[in-house]
Amino acid sequence: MTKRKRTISTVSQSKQKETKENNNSVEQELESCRQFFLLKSEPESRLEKGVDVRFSIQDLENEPDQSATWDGVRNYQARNILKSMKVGDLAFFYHSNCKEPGIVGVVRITKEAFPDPTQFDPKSPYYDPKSRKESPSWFAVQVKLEERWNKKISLNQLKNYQTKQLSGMDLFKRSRLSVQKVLEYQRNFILELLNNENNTKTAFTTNTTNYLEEQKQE
DNA sequence: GCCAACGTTGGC
DNA sequence: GCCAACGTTGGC
Repeated sequence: MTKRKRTISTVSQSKQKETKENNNSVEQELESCRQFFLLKSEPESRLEKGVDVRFSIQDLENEPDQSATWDGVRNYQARNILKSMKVGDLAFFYHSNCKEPGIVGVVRITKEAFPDPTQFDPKSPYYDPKSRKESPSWFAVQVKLEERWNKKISLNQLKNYQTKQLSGMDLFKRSRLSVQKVLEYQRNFILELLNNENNTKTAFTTNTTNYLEEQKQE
């Protein structure tokens, strides 16, 4: 991914060329992430069948290649949304069941749905004895850390827009769903919130927000 | 730790 | 296919 900031003014021919290249890279970037999701994970240690199910964004960052299998999804709606994910799609990383729930970063889907190995592992808290290898019940995707934000966007903060800019968001409407689809207007608004209110500038969101701002001007 | 909301199970 | 009972999620 190109993380260069886009230039706005065009003076010389070469500058113009550079701008065009930057435009292309951002457009390609947005083209390659047609869908946006929200993935919930618990950042605080909690035992389930004797196993700690904690997985924070820090834990993801600590993984080799900052990459992990998103397993343990045991809800049919959530599973179906997982199965709709494509390589290159992005998702908000949401911390749930903790002191201050909220979005703490962005991950990228690097491998599309494959049978979740934990369903066949009797030692896993997600073991499902009913599931057959020939016809697996549950699926996982591979995710890679895209951005860890300096500041989280808390659920409390998001709730301020529950009936306005973020109306219809599954986070409020279907609060128990651990894998959610995020619509384009919701994604755009949340990224604007990140840049404006939290004053957090990171490569991905800066690119996206610049793109959005220029889109508005056009 | 409580409990509302909501998903799942299973008898009929 | 209905729905009561039960289990789980996750904010507070």
